Amino acid sequence: MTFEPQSEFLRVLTERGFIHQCTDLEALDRELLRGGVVSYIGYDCTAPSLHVGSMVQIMLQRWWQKLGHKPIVLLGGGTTKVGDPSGKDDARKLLTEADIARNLDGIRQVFSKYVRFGDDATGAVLVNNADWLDKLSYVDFLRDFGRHFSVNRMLTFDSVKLRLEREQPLSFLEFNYMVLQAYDFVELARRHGCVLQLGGADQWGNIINGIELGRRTLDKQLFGLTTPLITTASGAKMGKTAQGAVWLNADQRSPYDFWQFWRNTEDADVGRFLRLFTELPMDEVRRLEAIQGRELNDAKRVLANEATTLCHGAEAAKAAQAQAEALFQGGGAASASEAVALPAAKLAEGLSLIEALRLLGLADSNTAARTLIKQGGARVNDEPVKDEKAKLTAADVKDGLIKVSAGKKHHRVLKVEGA
RNA sequence: GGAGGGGUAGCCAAGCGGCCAACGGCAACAGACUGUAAAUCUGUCGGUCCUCGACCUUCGGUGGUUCGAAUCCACCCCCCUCCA
Repeated sequence: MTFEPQSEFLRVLTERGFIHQCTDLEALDRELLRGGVVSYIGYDCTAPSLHVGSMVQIMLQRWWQKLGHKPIVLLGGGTTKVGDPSGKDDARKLLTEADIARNLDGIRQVFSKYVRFGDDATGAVLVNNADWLDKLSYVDFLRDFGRHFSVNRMLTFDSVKLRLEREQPLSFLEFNYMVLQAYDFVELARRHGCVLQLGGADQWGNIINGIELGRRTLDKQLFGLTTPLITTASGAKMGKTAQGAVWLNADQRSPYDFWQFWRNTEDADVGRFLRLFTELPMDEVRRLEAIQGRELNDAKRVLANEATTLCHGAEAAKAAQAQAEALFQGGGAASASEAVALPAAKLAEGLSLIEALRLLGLADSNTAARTLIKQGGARVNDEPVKDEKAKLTAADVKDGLIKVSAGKKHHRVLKVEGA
């Protein structure tokens, strides 16, 4: 790519590593120089929240708004009823209207932390494609739009091709997903003057379809721009952990856990993640990513603070850091927040370590708790306990709290009450 | 509707009358090394009691054959492929 973009959006976003592929970079650049351009990104509403896997898209829209343009957040209330074939072998299970409505609401809340909604020139707009897809008349739609789609060509798209090659079923319903998605773009172009669709690299095919349809039916030039798919340096999908997806809402993933997720970023990812998931000036990013070895933990702390501040606010970020520091640096008074209450009476009659581990969610079964103890992973107040029959007593209480750890990363606190 | 293939632990995937709580791989968890990273090595990885070990519940569902079944038989449910 030798092209030097003039628009601030493309310059900033290219530098930060958001850009994977564009249908016409130069023309888009000229368009952007005029300002106030409208773009959209479509999101599934299969879940009541969004997770870290969508963060690149969310940040992209945030930048888009910040740099003087208008973002549309398209929620696929209609397309969710269909399901993207997306190369997966299993068809998606269909959601009920009520599920979808609930999910839409949750996602709206997540988004409001990242973009400013409003009717003005750069105010974000949230739309639901069910608004137009639900009303489509089948025959009219086929006649007006269906004729612009070549099945021959659709069969060559990866999402479809993979399924066919693997002889996995692909229902007609799913096959129509891309048609509907293309139609979304045209509809948004008509309703909101939207000229650009952003999305992950896996959406390229769908985006192209929309552009094509826009050219044929509106005689208008539309643009597509994709972001790279983000995986961790060791190849794992971004945003999945043992505990499942890293959700962006506090009730599904506490700010503390969210902070921890970023704090545990692999070394090789720190720079890339700082660019993508924080808004730190590039000079600062370059300084931080240049750090080597143990000191790199400082950069990870910055990453965690920045990302958590965006998602949960500065205070939550600060609290999360304080909590983490207290737990990991041992010794220090473990934070009482998130502590599990333990009646003093219960402690008096003797609470086995095994029970405590289960109570705190550090072990799923007695066997698991035993294994943990046997392997030397269990600690009480930072002291390893290898006796399976160990009991917690009043002697273990420090300032009303007992800190119990499973391994080096999982720390919980029991708060003795009613003493 | 017809013909064939298949449903095994979180996932993939062996096993096809006893030695099977079930090979192997992935994921996960713990330990060692470190830096709350990665990689590597070691251990654990259905449950209960635990010292070896013992017992309980598992191989789509329900019945049956057998001293004994994930493995054989019958019926049923679900999935896939091809044909109508």
